[in-house]
Amino acid sequence: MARPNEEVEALLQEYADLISITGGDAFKARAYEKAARAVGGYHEDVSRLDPKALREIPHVGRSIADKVEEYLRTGHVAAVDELRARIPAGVREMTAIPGLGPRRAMMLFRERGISSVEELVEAVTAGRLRDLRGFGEKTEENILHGVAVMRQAGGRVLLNVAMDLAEEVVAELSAVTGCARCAYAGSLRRYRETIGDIDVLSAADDPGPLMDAFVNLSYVDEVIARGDKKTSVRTTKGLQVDLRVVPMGAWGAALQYFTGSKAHNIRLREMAVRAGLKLSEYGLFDVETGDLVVSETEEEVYERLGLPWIPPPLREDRGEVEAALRGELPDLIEEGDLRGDLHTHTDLTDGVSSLDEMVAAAARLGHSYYAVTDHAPNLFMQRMSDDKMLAQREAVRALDGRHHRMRLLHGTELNIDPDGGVDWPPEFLDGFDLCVASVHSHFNQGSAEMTRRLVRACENPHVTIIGHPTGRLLGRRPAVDVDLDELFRACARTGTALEINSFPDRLDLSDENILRARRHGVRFAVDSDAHSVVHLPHLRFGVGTARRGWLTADEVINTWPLRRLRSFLRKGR
DNA sequence: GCCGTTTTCGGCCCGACTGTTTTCAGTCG
Repeated sequence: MARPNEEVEALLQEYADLISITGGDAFKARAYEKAARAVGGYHEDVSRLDPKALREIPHVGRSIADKVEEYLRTGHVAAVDELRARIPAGVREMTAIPGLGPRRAMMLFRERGISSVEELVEAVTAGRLRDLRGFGEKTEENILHGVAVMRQAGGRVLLNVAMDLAEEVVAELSAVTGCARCAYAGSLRRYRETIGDIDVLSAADDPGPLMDAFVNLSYVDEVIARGDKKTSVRTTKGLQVDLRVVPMGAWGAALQYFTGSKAHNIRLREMAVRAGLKLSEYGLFDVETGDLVVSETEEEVYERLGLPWIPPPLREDRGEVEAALRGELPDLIEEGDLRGDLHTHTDLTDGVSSLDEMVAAAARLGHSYYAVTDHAPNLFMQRMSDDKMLAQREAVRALDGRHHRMRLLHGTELNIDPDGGVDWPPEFLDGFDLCVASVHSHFNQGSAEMTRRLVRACENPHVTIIGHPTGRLLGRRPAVDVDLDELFRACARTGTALEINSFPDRLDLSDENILRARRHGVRFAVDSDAHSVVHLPHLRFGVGTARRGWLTADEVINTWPLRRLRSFLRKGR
């Protein structure tokens, strides 16, 4: 299941929310928020820490350490339960609506008895909020729009959440006696950006022990269906997991079938029919004789249909079958191709790990170079200054090459202002090895303005990477309104790379936009945007997204040797 | 509730935007 750190993070964050909603001390709420983030990003498993070690986590003092200890020991925290009892869970859920915070959520509950997102939508529609102080026509509109954005996620979970769970299920089932193979399939294997339910496939002669082990996993809350071939459960977090058990001989056909996508499989079945064959999860069969042709490996199935094996991220019926037939499948980038990370933060701004910790952790991942790119001063809340940045640069230079000979680059994440300008004057920017530039404000500009703004940023000779180019947050904020083709043209023309931000709630650019951008000859950078050491491995999700966008290693600048990368970063200056 | 080149209480990220209001509260990054 989730790391204990994440569970504790969620608990502390919930307590912070409850304090805000009930009108408690704002600084106290903030203290819990800070502690939540620090625990979530802490490099050690909190469930293994004694009280003294717990208090060494930044922003965790006696009171919070006690609560964490209480939670780990009993699964509950009395103080949290007490507040939960006073506020319906739906009120807290309402604060997830963009633009609706704790104060007004509480007001809606007090004044109108509204205690769920559904009731809120009803009340808006019925005009019951009209005479409430602070609620006008525009607010109603924003609430409905916010709910729509939230619902677009449609009960799906982020890739990392699904991946953590799936890998744990696979690990536990693999250890069951008689389990010959076990793997996750479905949209997760294809690295879709959100996951509706998790498909796990096992091969065994006797499904019994596997099904038993499956329904008895500690995080299973409910068994939805139980059979010999398929069992479905719902976890305590509400995620559905399906386990299918097949005989070892059908492994390849089953893996192919359950990986999907549906559209891709339909294409394959059509090809089979034309060849006098029938494809199902049990194998590829001869229609006339009914004889099994192949089923043991995916490679055999594809080969018998006249195709090379197609990597799962391509299986969306977006031209991969045609490309395969022509022998023109791209040689997709792999995680091992990445030589470094070009967008990361430290606790100098909003990260929770120190420079030393981040650099050491990055070196352990095997990077040959690594860029530190903390926030620039126009993101005022980060309180960046010239002096702080220069002091960090010295610290970075001193660490350069000290961990596994990993080379360090000193950069920054600039803020693209509404006109397309950035934080510092050119003389100061000259001192950086690279500048990522991102939109952090004025997300609502019209398309013409936003396009001009981003194009101008590309034209800045110091800006080498556009960070999270559309600014979307999955389930929380839509992409900015920008003429993407215009932006992509500008990137190609100016030698500015587009980021593929690997953070699971961003994955920005998205696979579809990558496909579109690469047609313009754009270069990309797959970055973690890590704010903690635990975020550094998120790169796998960025690489998965890049693969869905058909990218080869050569199109991604951080697969390049440092020499070639540096030349690109100079941008002809 | 945490933190301290402040040892014990005062400060804690701060500026901008939005929608509502008529002087500002709430929300966001």
